[in-house]
Amino acid sequence: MTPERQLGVLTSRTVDVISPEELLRKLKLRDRPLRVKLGMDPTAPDLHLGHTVVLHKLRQFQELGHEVIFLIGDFTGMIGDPSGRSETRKALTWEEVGRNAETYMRQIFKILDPAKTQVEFNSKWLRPLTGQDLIGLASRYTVARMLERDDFQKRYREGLPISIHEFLYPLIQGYDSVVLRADVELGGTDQKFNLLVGRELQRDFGQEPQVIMTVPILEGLDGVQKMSKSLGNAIGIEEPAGEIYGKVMSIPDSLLMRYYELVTPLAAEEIDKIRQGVSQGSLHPRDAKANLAKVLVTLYHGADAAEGAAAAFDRVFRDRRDPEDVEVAELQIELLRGTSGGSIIPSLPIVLTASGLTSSNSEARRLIRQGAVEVDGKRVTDVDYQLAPDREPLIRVGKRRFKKVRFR
RNA sequence: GGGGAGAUACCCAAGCGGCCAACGGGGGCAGACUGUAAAUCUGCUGGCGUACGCCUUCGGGGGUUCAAAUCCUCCUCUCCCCA
Repeated sequence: MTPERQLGVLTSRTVDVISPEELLRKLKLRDRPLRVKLGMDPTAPDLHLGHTVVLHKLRQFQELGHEVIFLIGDFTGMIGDPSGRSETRKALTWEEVGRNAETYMRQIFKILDPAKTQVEFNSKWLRPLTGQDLIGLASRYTVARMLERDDFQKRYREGLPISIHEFLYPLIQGYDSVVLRADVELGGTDQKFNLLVGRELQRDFGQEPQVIMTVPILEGLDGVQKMSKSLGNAIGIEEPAGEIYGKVMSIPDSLLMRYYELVTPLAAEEIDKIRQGVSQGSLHPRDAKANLAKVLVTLYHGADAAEGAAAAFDRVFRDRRDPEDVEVAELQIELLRGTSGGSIIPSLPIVLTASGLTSSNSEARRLIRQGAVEVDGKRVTDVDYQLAPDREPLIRVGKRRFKKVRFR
């Protein structure tokens, strides 16, 4: 592919490219593949769709023959990247970081080509740094420049705390680029500042500065906030097929095409076709979403799992029938507290909590009163409702929580 | 180093001796309506108990009081101004 065509593919669906001219020049002049860096701090145990936006972009680089360096920030993870945060991020322990790094390795190769990926850990060169080295690095940047960064500026203005070590983070990330001699570095838009620091430092160290590219931050299930596990709006790529399918079905329509573009490997033409179908009314948004769900489940669990998830979903939510594979909670009847009135008949709230459908008896009672609980397809609003111990009732809480209860 | 302000439930934020499990908003959950979409309306949102009730919670420890989120004291943390 010509450098010009490559440039077109690579810069699509990005936010910033600094700069396209430099990228084109690098694509042209080099007789070797570009070294494309992506750093990720192993701060959370699992990756979610939000993380995959940039991975898909990396995949494109790989397909064009470039070399990807996946940098696991096992050292920086302990500092905690303050990017995009309104408060100091808590630092992780060495053990946590190590554990998370392992799961990352497994998960990124659902998207990246292992043969064209070089994995590095930045503790390799960061741990040996001496205090003197660090001070030397710190001397290359000023406080005023550091405060240019949005989130620092905001916190500074609002009187929120900024710890000194947070200033070190961008420097160290930039230093990684120097060590790795990166030609290009990718990141989410919230990484822009850090990526730019990498450019500066490379120049300072006499290297040709890296091109930086940022990709959009993916919104989570709520459609507004960025996808993040701690906000509870994430779709983890290792979640069960049914979970992924269901969660995708629950995203707001406004996010539909964005998800297609950012987190599927589909070609641009194919996505355009779907977009047109939806906007012209020939494709119902629901069906477009179901297709999206299938594509994603296929990517992470395979085609069979996707078919299964779609069938199970339709059965319960379209045809309104009982789910087929319901988890069974076995409860030992003597162990259920509060079996009322001297009898051993278990009352509903106790069973809900014991089976894990609710987290407390109070919550169970609340939900029952609100009409959220069904036993064998019949709504139960009586808090004192008692279950017949010789049956195996199918209990539903809210829209999506099901369990079959077996008494022993 | 000196002076001032502050820390309340998931978040913001009221309360400043009993009527406080703690106003209000956001978020979340649930119900109605739907396409597990959006918008809208309604309810709920510490735990245990059928309930009058009980227990734990207002940065942490100690104290005053019949009674403390509210008063005193020490500690921890944060911000602002001056140096």
